[in-house]
Amino acid sequence: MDQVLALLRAGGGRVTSSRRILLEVLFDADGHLTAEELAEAVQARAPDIHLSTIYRNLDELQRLGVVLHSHLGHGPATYQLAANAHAHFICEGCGAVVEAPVRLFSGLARSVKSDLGFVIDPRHFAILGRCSACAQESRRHRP
Amino acid sequence: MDQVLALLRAGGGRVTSSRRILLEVLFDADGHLTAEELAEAVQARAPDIHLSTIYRNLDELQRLGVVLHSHLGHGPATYQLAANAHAHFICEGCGAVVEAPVRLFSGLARSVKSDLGFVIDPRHFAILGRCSACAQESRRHRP
DNA sequence: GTGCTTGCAAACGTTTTGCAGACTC
DNA sequence: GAGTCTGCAAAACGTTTGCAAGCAC
Repeated sequence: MDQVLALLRAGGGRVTSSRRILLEVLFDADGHLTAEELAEAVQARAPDIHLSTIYRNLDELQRLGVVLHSHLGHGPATYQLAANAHAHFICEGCGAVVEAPVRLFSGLARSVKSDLGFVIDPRHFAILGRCSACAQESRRHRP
Repeated sequence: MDQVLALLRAGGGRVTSSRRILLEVLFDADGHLTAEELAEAVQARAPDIHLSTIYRNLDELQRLGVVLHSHLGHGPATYQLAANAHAHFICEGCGAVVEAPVRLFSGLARSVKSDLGFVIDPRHFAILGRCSACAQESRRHRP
């Protein structure tokens, strides 16, 4: 947290209360928060902080590599600390978000690298599919 | 193509010229077309067909399982015939779209299934990363 | 004091929707 | 003729931006 503030200052940025509070919220949260949810949490402590400020601060924190966002399914993006980053699977049946360690992707990463020369970043977009409950469900309907 | 029209009728739907033309465009295209691009191609043959009609028809064709859409990076969704579906990798450096056979995901699919019980569909969201050119580029900057 | 940050309102790009008329079957 | 489909305009949604005032340094 203090490291992040120092990083901000090092880049010519200022430490403002909106940034401090946003970082506190991010450190407390478990990831998967949308900009709107973050704004709500921040506004619980400082009601005048505007949603657009949240977006601008999230952008800045992403530029610094502190935060990253992922697209889980179709809705708004969710933001999380880069240090806590993981991959996401979203169930198209029930909308459940399943977290997965990036390690699961190492095999894919290797073959994509050798076949296509492409270096993947599995954290940015979720992979869709069906969770175990919904997969069984659809197997029952269409066996 | 005729199968699709029959499928439409079987579900109580009507075969209209906008649907016929949209399907022709989809069968001619190589995938990766946004709704706007599809509208443009359709309007080359029938200028009065509205973008919202394209969206509605694409929805219908998705409900029938004929078409699916993928989210490639941050821009608009792209649509393609389900039969031609493949996975996508998007370069965050230059925006290149790299197609990949779904087969590349079979290892990941297996371990995700056994670890998390989750059945993946890798066609719906693209995986971001860096293409070989851009990966080398950033290695040169920060080796 | 310099110049980065903020609130606000207004715009943006993509997609969805309500409605009255037009069409397929 | 019944009921689906269409064009249009307007709204919805998440996100970005221009501006003048406010704040950190």
